[in-house]
Amino acid sequence: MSQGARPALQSRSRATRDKLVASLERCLREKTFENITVAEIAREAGLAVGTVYRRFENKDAFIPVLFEIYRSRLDELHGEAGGIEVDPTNGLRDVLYQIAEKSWAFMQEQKHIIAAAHLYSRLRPDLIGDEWDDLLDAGARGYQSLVEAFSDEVKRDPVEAGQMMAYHFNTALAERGLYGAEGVASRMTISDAAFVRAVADFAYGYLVLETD
Amino acid sequence: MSQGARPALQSRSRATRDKLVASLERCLREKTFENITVAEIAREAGLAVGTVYRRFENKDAFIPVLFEIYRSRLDELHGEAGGIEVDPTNGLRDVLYQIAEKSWAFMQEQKHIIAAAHLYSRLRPDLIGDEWDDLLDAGARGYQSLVEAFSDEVKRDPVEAGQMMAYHFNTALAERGLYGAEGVASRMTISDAAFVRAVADFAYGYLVLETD
Amino acid sequence: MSQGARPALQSRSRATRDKLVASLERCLREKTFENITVAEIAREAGLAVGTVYRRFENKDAFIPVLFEIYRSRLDELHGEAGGIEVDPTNGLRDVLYQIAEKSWAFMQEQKHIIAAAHLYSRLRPDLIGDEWDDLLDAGARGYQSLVEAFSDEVKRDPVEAGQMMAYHFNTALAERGLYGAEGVASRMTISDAAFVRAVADFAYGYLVLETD
Amino acid sequence: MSQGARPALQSRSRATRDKLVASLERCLREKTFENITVAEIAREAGLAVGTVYRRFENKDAFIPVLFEIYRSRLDELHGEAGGIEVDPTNGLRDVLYQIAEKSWAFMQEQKHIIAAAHLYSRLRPDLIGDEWDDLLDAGARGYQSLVEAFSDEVKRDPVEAGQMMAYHFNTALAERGLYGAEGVASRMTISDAAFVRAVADFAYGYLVLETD
DNA sequence: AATGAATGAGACTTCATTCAT
DNA sequence: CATGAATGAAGTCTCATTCAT
Repeated sequence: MSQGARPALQSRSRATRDKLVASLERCLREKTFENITVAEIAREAGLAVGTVYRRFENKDAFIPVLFEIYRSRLDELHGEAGGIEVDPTNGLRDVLYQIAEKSWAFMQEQKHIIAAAHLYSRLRPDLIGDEWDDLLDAGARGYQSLVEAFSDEVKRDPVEAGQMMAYHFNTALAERGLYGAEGVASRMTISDAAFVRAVADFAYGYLVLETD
Repeated sequence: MSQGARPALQSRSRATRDKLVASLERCLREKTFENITVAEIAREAGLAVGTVYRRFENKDAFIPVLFEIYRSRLDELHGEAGGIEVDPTNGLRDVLYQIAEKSWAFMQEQKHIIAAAHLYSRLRPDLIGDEWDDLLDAGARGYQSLVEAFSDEVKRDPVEAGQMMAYHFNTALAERGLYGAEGVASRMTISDAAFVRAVADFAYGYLVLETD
Repeated sequence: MSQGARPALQSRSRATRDKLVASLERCLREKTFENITVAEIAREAGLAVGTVYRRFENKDAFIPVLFEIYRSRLDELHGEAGGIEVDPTNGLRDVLYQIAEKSWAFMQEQKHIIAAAHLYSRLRPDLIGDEWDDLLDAGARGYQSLVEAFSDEVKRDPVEAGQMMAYHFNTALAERGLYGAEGVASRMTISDAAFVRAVADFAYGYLVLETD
Repeated sequence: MSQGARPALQSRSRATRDKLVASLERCLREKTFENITVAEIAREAGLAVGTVYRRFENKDAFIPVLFEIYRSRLDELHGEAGGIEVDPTNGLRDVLYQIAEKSWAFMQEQKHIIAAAHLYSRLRPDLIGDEWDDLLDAGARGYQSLVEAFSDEVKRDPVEAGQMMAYHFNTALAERGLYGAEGVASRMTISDAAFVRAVADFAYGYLVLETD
């Protein structure tokens, strides 16, 4: 197994590809990519195994699709502005709450796809391409703009702060959001709401506190 | 494949089991548990396949071993006190730095075993047992004590704070520490040292800032 | 897969068929018929897979085409006379040299097609038809005429001699000519020229020596 | 599919290997190697598919076995002397008859294995190794000795003659012997006996006739 | 007539697990 | 107890052939 999705220019091909992508997404709700067989993807899509291989060179060629789906979902979240839309009226702390809450909601909805993307960015980094990098860069830039919009309050270098914020919201929300009961968060007793607020507060404190 | 390691009371059996555990750990440095075959574990241990099945009911029975190893490594880090040993002389912020740095160093050393434990706590939560829960609880309790030791500075409920701190140091350090170049941290430009400090600052801000 | 090429009476069809035959010949230069896919034949011909099946009932229907090509190439070698043209001035031995040399040169040029014809005459004798028999008979008759033209020197029954000569030139030249480095000839150290001469000498000796 | 038979040192392994080799030989009587499936080899040997792969890395690893079998059969023909045993009493021509006849008989008996060896020496020369070269060299040396034993009659350089004789007996007898009804010999009307004699006569004439 | 997407049987291979020695 | 040969279910992938457009 290695690289390579096949071009699908014709409309029927395109439809087939879409069916397969949708099928994969459905399958991912129930099991890990590793545990999904090509035959299952085909069956769930209402197609034959051979048809899968006409669109995707091999099973691994589906991995980049995970990121493709993730990306398109994220684009919906971000809207035209290119970042999560927030109301700045009540200041930085409130903006961070809004971001944390929206991100949290998004994560809950797209759990299975985000989890798969995270997992395979680690398991098969070779198969991902620039999509992932672009996603991460865009995220960091988004936070950087935010930080710059509140430059009077923020005591950090905007570039570093942008990266750290992106990193923090990603990792902090992802662990509990994606793996909740199973992962590191499994023994936490505080509510989702309090948790999300706390996550935002970590970020706020980091931004506004004087550095040594 | 399902559960169940077999008791190994006799000394020869014990030695066999130890060989297998060590073998597994060595194998994990090179590949994922999923991609390690029982035959490989046996070969690396200098034993026959059949012998493996005398000690472990099936391949899955090795998964709890991951946590067992993790636990024993962690015990070394914590020492007798039951928590990371720190010098409180220079105040809370400095204590957090010390913790972040020691945890970071530990993570670097035990990368492969921690990564495997994290991965399988998600992939096969059914196979873990209490070991994991105990680990997490102990962690949270440790941070809670710390917080209580600085109760004058800290503005948070100690229980919640203990849990959030444990969660934060775990997730924030793990992502970059374990998956660095592949994961969410892959596009960060700041140095390890600055990163570790920033992680501690997130925690400090969270603890000392007035809640709304 | 079984038999049957479809009639192609119309001119467009004829053109399609010719394209496919040429395509097959090109493909054969690079791989065995077994390893050539119908899709490759189509692509190389600039046609769609379905179009192939309009002209050829199935993949096997291409096998007789091998012989068709072989036949047409042979016709070019033989010219109008129906046999290889030789200059009889210098006697039988020299004539045999000329034949060996021309046959050898021909074989070198048409290697891939002759090799395929030989291979499939063995692998799928059921799919060949009379073409092959006609070819062989014509060959034997040609050599018989030659033998008769030198009846004073030749000590053999002309019919037997014709068959044996055809057989000998075919097999002796083919092995080294077609499979050179891989086959039975792979360890021979003598030059092509000496080899071809030796092959002719085998024939000469057979013809002129008194039978017991 | 590529190289690699696995070592089989233990007696049970050895027995398994032998079963598989015997099974392959039986299968080869009915179809080409390409058309024999691994499952068939296993079934015919009374073993499971997986067992095949414990002894042979992949299907291709069976190809060298063809030569191994061929070689062992040939050793039986040659006996201790290292060459076909003949009675020199009646001179060179008679010796050649004896050789032709014994070789012919051998070929008839071992048809399927020799045919497979010939076929795969061409189709997959990469998979053969030195066995084949050794076989060919030994053959040429054997004929060279023979030629030298009759040096008064023979007009050829012994090395060249050895090679040409080996080549001639191989190719001339193989074509009719192995592929008789299907190949180039299919239209011959002379009897086997006459044919074999003629083949010997080709060799005799070549050896004793004055070169130009 | 041509097209090329879709089909699905069947081939190869892996590997967790069993069991005779 | 240890061994490692044997097992066979299950997965990936290929490709000749069909058929709707």
